[in-house]
Amino acid sequence: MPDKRPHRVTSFDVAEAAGVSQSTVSRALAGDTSISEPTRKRVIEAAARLNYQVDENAARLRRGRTGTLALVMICRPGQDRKDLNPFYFALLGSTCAAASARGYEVLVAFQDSPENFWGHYQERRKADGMVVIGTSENTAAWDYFGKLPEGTNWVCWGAPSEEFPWVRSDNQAGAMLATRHMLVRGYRSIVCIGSETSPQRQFKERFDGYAAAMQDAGLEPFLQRIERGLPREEQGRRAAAALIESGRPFDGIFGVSDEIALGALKELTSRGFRVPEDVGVVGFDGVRAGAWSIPPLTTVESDFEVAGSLLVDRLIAMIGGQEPSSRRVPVRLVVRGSTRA
Amino acid sequence: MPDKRPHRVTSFDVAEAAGVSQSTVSRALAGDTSISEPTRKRVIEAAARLNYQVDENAARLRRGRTGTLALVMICRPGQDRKDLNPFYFALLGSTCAAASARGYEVLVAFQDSPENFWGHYQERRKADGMVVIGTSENTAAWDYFGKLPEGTNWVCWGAPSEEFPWVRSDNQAGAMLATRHMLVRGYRSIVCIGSETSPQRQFKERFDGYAAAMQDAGLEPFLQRIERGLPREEQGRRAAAALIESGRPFDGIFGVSDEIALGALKELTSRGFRVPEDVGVVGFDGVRAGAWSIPPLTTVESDFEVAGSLLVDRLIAMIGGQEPSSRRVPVRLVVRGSTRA
DNA sequence: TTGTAAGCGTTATCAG
DNA sequence: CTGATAACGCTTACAA
Repeated sequence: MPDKRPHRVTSFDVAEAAGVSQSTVSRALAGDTSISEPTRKRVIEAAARLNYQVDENAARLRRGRTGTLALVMICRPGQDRKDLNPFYFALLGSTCAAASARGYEVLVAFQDSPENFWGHYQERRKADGMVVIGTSENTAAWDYFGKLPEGTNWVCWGAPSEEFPWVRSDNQAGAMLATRHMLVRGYRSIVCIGSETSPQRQFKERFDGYAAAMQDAGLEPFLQRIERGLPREEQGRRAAAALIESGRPFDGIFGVSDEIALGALKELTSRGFRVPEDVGVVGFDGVRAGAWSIPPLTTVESDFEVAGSLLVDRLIAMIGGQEPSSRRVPVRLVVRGSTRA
Repeated sequence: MPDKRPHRVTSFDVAEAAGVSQSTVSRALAGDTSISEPTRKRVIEAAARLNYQVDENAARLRRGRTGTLALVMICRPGQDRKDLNPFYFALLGSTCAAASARGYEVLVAFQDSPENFWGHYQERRKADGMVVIGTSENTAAWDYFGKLPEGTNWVCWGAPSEEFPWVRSDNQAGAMLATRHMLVRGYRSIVCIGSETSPQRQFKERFDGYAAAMQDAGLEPFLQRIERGLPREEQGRRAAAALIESGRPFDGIFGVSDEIALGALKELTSRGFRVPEDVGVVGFDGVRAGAWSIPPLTTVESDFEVAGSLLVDRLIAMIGGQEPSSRRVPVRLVVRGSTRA
């Protein structure tokens, strides 16, 4: 069956050049300990000389494992990819890095709607498992991934359901950190802008953390709800406007995401409130834009490097049938200019 | 040779279930036109019933092509991945999307230093070609990729050398756009903050575009050089400070990157200059943070979706031995508040 | 239009 | 410690 294809250096060629059998080449290069050092050396030299590289497809076909993890990024349907929350991109990067550190490659796919939802990486032997990262807003996507066959190895970030194999920030601890920081700096009437019903589980967890910290301090928590379906910044802006117009006294705002907090910040300053003197503002996420706002936004930041590692570790543990590791990513407070000293 | 592995549904099983030969299954599923519709239907149904999925490794081994593109992101050594220019992340996303639209998968790797530089995707049959995206600052990386063997299919973004198979923004046109915009808005003494010697080729091209537009208007271009090795924002800030202290009169600043422009903007406002009334400021890149500065930054934005498509198209053309397509990505002016109406 | 059979380039088992 | 040799599961040339 003489297919016409470009010649390729195979382990057979190396075997010939090194004067050994082809299986010895395979073993020598794979680091099998049963090969004597002199032989291994000869093989390695021959391989280098011929510029030989293993054909991964053949190796995988034979081995049955791929050494690859799939990474599915779920976007909002039709969304401009530039408007994806930058944290997700950072997470993508740290996940790739963590996978690489553990000897895995990463196959990346962006998916946004039913036409392109696809998660059969294992069945196709394209990957040994899957990391799914996405906003909980895309409910169709989570429906899809929630129904993948038994035996699918996967972990996710941003899942709306407790049933999923999630990893997420320690949202409650972060929100308590943020709220206590404001209390220490002398703010008392602190309002939370957010939601307890959003599919974004973390919004609820952040509200809970805020509420707990308020109650610990003997203060009444208050939630100013965002409107659904708007861009986050606009949600923050409108919620702040509504709060102001409601006449409710307040001197602090905890936004459940940076973009919401930035929207609120903009509304406040445009209405003549002085931040941080009259009102303190704190966000959550640590997006880049927060460092550029005026004043720069005090916020709570997840350690996205740890997040990537945790996702990968859990997934690899699942693939190997081992006990999974932690699923909560630590957070830290980043104090900037939107809360007074 | 009965290896112990979990059972797998193969095309043979489907063949049996559908009452046809195994090669018919392959052809039917691959959409071969020689298969009759009734047969195809039987096969597809059997496949669905058995939950069959092709083993990509076997398919690739046989075909010799992988249907995969590698995407190497070059970072600064040891750099926090969050501080990667967001444009690169957007480009990563649009490249994945473009590849996917053309039937390719994308294998992503982040590389930052000689220990992990690796570009032998073709030899290992992991991919048919490679997109390399990175800052020209990492010269070690470009040295490495420039020396890959003859026959390597690759394209790149951010290359410092004209010899490389680059795709880049139409920097000169963009800079002319920015400069003419300032001229039209009545600014006259426009200074460019940047460099003509940086390994970042685009900085030179942007300066050239600026200079050309100034000369067209009968004005003298002037370059305020940035100091090497600092973060971009700091470079912009210091250059602006130096410019002010030099006593040279100016009423406009064109920064060769948004981060440089934002640094300059901060320095100006902190010294009491009013932007855009006293001084106009324009950047280049369209980073997210520019929309949040006060005033928001007028800038030139590359169409990163087109950029991703161009990279992928060129690469696929190279793989197929065809005539390559365009290598310049169009840009557009985004007018915001840092230039007067 | 379909079946038969030859590989693709490895890894893993079994003998020696 | 090393060499034969049998898979791995598919695609494709060739024959019918």
